[in-house]
Amino acid sequence: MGIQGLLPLLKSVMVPIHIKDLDGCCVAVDTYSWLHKGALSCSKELCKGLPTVRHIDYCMHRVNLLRHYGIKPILVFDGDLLPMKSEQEKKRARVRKENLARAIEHDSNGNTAAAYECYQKAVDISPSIAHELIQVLKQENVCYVVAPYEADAQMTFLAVSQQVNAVITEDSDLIPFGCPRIIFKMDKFGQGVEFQYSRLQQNKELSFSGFTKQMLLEMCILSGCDYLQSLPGMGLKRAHALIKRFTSYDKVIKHLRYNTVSVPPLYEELFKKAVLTFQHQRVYDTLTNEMVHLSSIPENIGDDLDFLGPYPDIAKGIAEGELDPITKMPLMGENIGVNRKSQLKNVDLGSVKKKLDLPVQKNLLTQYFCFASLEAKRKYRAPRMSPNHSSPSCNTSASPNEHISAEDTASKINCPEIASLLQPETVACVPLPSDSVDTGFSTEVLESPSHDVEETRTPEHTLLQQPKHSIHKPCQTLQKEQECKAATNATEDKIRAENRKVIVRSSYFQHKPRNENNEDEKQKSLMKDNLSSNMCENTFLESAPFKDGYFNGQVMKRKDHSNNSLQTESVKPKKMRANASSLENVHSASNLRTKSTDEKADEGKFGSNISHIERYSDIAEKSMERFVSVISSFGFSSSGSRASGLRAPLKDVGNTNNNGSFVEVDFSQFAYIPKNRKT
DNA sequence: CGTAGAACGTCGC
DNA sequence: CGTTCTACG
Repeated sequence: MGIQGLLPLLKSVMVPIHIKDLDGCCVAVDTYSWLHKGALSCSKELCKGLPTVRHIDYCMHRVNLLRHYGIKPILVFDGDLLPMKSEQEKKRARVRKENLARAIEHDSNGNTAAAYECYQKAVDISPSIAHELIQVLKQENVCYVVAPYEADAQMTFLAVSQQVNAVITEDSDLIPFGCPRIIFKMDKFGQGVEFQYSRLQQNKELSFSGFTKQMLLEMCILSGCDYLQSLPGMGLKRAHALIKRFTSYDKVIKHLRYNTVSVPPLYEELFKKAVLTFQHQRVYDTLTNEMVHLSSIPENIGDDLDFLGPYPDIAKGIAEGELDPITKMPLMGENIGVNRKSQLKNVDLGSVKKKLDLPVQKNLLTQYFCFASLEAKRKYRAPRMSPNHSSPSCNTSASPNEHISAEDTASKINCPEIASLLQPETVACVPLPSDSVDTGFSTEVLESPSHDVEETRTPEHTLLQQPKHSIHKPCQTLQKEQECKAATNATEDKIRAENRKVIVRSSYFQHKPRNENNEDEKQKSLMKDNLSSNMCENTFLESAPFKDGYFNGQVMKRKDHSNNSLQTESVKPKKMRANASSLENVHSASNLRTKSTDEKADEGKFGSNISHIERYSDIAEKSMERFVSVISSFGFSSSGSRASGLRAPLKDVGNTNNNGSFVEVDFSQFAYIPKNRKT
């Protein structure tokens, strides 16, 4: 559930970002959301225990997308359920069960469409599914870690302890957790919106001036979170107002009681537990192979801390995916007879033999792997073929083709090169993970209301900005160092272009024969050009104006011409009026009003009004033809790119800009009525 | 105006 | 999980 309605209220500090801006960085990935999305396309198979690898493929595609852009991903998996959340989880399980029953009923009635919908609602990302992915990740030398409890806390730990520069997730919970840098809504092109904790005080919808992290956290809990239902009638706005006025939850509750608002007697106690759960949840420290608290426990806290997650002495086994995080039973190898994984593997084995006539494999995993790549190669076209590229992004010590033992896995999780990246000078001002996972839940003020974000930063925020110095890959060029920090800095994009790195291609898809045909090659080079050059550097004319818009962060607006007919050909802006631009306006992204290709598909993602205009896919719209071929050459579905164009928002299109400086564009010719919208 | 709840989409064929 | 729409106070 996350924090309901939090993200929409923070949209003014959400900045569009393409992951290429994270070149050389290390990111933690909320694997659940990827697995879940990937599972939608094969939910029936998963529910029925039939063999499928589409969800795995989906995740691997995204892993490869990250690696393609020189980003090192650490995939984080959910672990055991927290006691506080078990109630909610039971509910969800029940809903899933109901949907499964409904699906089977629809299926027997021949109503496959309805059945599929129900199957989708019934999919559960079980540990065994996660384990399937982990097997592939091992094979691919992709870093991963299974959180002892919530992936959110684990990812926050990784971010706060500077092991990653950013977190990719869909879950707004990362914000109350205090994660310094989050990328939401990353799509299959690598485009998403970035949240940085340090920008929070610039938010427009709600003013967070004078807010501490503690206050923000309490506000979130007060408005209702996974650990504590909100009081009736309490939402984000009221919680914000109350916290702003009283600065702490106990005073808020006193005030509420004084004003004859009925507050359950246990509420205060539960609230305290919720706060502590956010602050001190148990996570796995990959550097010491120990379970630690997200931030260290103050001494004056009670002794019964089991709600933070009981302490299992098998943390390592769980983190490495060898043990089921819930049942704590081994998940290893081929001798699992109970879950569908073994069925899957057996079936796959058959398929592989049939399709490939492969020699006898050493283990089932290898065969699974071949099967997967067979599947994948039909869909996936790597940007550029490099015959023999082992990924530089992760383990440099182990050969990709070697079977990875448990011991290797440990080092893989630890990602030793990261530790070595903590340069002495940084360490001096950046606390080490083990003792200093200070998520800053102190009374420190978030930031002064003034706008000079870069200069007047509290030490903590400086800390959060440090990765630019502390984390980079040794094997990569110097400029990359700057790139991390420059994620929001437009001017540095130029540097990046000269800096295109070798495309990392996972061996997951490398079984595909090279250069299947000329067309492929053409498309690939086209794609390379477009993606690497055109789309970034805007070498083609149509998008040139948009480049400025994008990189200067100007707000573009388009008039409402929803009655205009669909026109995806010859897309060129009729009129453009540019105003004075400044980087400040990056934060005015709240009034973005353009929908783009695929944005229709992504529409559910993020309100109707953020960031669409600045997306690369918008640029693509200006040269739809090329983009479509680009995308298809990437192996991503291009369906919809053409069919769905821009859609004029039906409402909320007025001149609602907060400041006058924006680029106004008449996009009337892009007007598009989405195909699947009924009247 | 803000909250609560229902409906619907997520992917990809 | 999110967003969007709607009803209700």
